[in-house]
Amino acid sequence: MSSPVPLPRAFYIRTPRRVARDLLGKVLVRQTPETYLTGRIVEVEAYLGVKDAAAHAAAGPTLRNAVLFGPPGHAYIYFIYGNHYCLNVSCEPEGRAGSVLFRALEPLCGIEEMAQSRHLEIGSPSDLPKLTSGPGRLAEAFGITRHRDNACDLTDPASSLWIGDDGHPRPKILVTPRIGITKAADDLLRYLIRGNRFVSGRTKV
DNA sequence: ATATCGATTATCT
DNA sequence: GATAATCGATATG
Repeated sequence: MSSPVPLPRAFYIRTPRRVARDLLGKVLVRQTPETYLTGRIVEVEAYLGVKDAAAHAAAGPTLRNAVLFGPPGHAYIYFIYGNHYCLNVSCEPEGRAGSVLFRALEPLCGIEEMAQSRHLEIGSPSDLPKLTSGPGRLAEAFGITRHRDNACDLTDPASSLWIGDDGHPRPKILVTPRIGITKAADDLLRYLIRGNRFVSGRTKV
């Protein structure tokens, strides 16, 4: 396993479906002078922009969702249910609002610090998924907030949050309906690594 | 094992 | 004033 290399802007100038599929197996990095956290991306969802009833962009641009309409490769972070932050990356050329939601990571570096951020004690390996399995959980584990990280450039390793490729082999992928939405709930837009134990939600199929 | 429910607030109608 | 791309706790089989 080598150290991650940032994914270029061009990676994100594609449809959310393609970006979502290709993000599986890549690495999310939180890097500051004090901190180095990494996690493998094991579950994501594609949101298709204004034509997607389930997307935050569906009603057109607002102050909240402005990043979705901006240049690709940037972090769109929203606050939900009075409790949780969730991370997206903007896709497609500027002006189109497609994005990919990060739903689960496999913790790699900085597990102890993630546990602190999550206010959890890790007693056994079976506790690890509680760190980063779920969009709100992974955001908390990585200290992601709207105030701190919204509109951050995820292609720039000088950002404290970025996405890289560490040469991990291309995973086997499973596609299912998205989770937690009421509109357009049947579309197959959730992508996950088959058999990965850090994937969120139920393990049906 | 699955089901239901309360928490808590930014954002939009 | 209603809603929400969630989580964790509680209840029940």
